[in-house]
Amino acid sequence: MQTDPDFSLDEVDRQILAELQQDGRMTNVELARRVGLSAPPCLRRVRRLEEEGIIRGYHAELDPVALGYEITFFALVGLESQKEAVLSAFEGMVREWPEVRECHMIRGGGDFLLRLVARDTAHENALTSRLTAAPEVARVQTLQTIRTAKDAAGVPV
Amino acid sequence: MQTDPDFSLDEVDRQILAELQQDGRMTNVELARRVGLSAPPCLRRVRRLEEEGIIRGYHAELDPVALGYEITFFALVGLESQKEAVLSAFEGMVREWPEVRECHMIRGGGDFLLRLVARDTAHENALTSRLTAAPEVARVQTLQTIRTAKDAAGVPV
DNA sequence: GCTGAAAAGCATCGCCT
DNA sequence: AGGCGATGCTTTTCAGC
Repeated sequence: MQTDPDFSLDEVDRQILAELQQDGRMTNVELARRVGLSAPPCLRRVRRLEEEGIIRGYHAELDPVALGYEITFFALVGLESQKEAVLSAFEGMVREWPEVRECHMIRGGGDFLLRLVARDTAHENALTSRLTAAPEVARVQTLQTIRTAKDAAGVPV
Repeated sequence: MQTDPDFSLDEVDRQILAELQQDGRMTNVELARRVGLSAPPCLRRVRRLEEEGIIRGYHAELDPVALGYEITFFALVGLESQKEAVLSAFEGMVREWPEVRECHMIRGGGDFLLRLVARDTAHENALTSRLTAAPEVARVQTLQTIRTAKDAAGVPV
């Protein structure tokens, strides 16, 4: 399950990855047909890509609004300190918040960029307050999404 | 394929969504076992969730590094104008850039938050330059990701 | 809306090239 | 490495509750 830097992907592997990124539930028979292989070697390649960790998993993409999350927003959070213990503690905290979907440490010292979901503006405000009130948090700037022109999970293949 | 606001999800539906968000290739038999149904009604529910647009699709999650994308970064882009034609033109442009994975318009006027991937720092600099040089772009602030503590696609279920 | 059986299709294995 | 054929599951439909 570890990415092997010595492992090289050929053109067929890349085609397989592109197809499965677009439709993760495609049957192996259909996938094999598209990449021009018979089913067994195609399945062997998929299994190898999974074992190498190049395919990390398969996920259904759900509609946030249908699940009650009307709002997606981002937060730029600055901490009081750049000590590793403080940074790790903050990361550990937001990892436990289900509404925090992503947490990226930003170059420049003690800053994080978070992506969050909220049911409504009251929920969003509550989350922002909880962030502001959290230990070692110096400042919180929220970036509210008005509309999303592109939202492609994954990477170009 | 449209989300119906009148459509309500019961507890079993939510369980199905949670399971498929976590493992999108789970067999219907296994899914049915986990939610306490036999296979046919479970499959009918999944089909309905797909038709309602609550399940938008299924995707393999790929390792960006294995595909040659070492860097994920964000860019805050400010435009010269808030005219709708200018905003749409910018969105149309970045939609065509494969390295731009997300483009969100931010409340406050003429700003966008982009998530991008790059093969290396040279590629990242080239992308930033292309953004800066694009029509109607007033300013670009890049937020480079040092490390990612959490990266959960999807929503809490 | 669920169950259970049955047909068709798929995943997967061993062996061969 | 890829392909062929066989086997056991899975999916999917359909009748009946």
